[in-house]
Amino acid sequence: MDEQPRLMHSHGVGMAGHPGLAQHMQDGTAGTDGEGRKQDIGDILQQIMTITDQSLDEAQARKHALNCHRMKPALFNVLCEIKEKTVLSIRGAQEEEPPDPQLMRLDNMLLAEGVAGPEKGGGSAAAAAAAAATGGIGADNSAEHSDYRAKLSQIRQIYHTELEKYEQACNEFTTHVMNLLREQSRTRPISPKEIERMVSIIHRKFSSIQMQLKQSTCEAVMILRSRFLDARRKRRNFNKQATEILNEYFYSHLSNPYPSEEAKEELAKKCGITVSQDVIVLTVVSNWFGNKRIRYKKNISKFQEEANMYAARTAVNATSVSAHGSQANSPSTPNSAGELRALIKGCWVLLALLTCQTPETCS
DNA sequence: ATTTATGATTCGGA
DNA sequence: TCCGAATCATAAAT
Repeated sequence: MDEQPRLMHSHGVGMAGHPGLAQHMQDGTAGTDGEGRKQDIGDILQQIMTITDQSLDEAQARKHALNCHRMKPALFNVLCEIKEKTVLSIRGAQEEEPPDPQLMRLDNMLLAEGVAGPEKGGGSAAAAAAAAATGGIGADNSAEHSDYRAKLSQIRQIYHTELEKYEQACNEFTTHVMNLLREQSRTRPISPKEIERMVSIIHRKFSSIQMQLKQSTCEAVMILRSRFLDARRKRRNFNKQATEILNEYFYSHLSNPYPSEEAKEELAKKCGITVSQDVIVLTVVSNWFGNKRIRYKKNISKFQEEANMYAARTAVNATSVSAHGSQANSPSTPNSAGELRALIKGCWVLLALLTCQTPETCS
């Protein structure tokens, strides 16, 4: 390249002995018209150097002439190559960065919440799960549920609208820049590769804007969720029928009021606890029995009336079902390992005997 | 407004 | 992991 200053001052003559640029372009082919080509290049360079001295019209005409010159593509390629080697190699280092973990986290969350992805997906499931925590009895929470769903779908809609807008803006801008660069590539050494690189830079910028949208959408969902979930402490009493069923089980299993998993499920079904998540259903029943046991034990006399009532009812049911020994399933006579374990564990029978409050011992 | 009832949560222990 | 105990928070009763 150190040939260039001399070339520029050579006024297009006497290029012999200075192959330099010409050799680069011609792959060193030495032919009969080799001298002529060198002459050409000298001319071109001379024209470029003096273009600023000319009038505007003259310069335009000259520009056009140069653009159409047969040597132009070769010159363009060389300049692109040089540029590639210098500027772009530096910038190229910071390319191909791995996918942003934060962006992935946001994407996953949006997908999980049903904001992104298919139309009616995990969103309602998440709402159902949250609704289940509010008490989960029957249709009591349907109002809150639909409220949650409505708000979520609102967020969802905004998110998609904005995302589409961003996408469109990104495409428009990309097209614009590409056109601009293509246009400029007539006068500047801009290779297709460089255009491609520019496009990817634009996409990166826009995706960082998209991330902000995702971020704020996630925040909105979190706020909505927390507000909805905070309502879980809003106690919602079981309806009378459900309480009766639970009490019935409790007092008829007073010696061992620890329903198994299956029993819990059945009780939940009978009580009309209809929630998609079994775990929560079981928790609700377990909570009830936990509370009941401890509160019964704490103040047995207070529950005496209730106990008698349910016991009487159970007795009536039992006799109507089978006329003979309803004593068979009487909890006061533990005849299985499970009941004995329960006896040791909670001393329920002992307590009942001491206070003589359970119907089994009083009858 | 205060009290009671009750479903849920937390925490330590077996 | 389940239970008991204590506690929280709120619905329902007073």
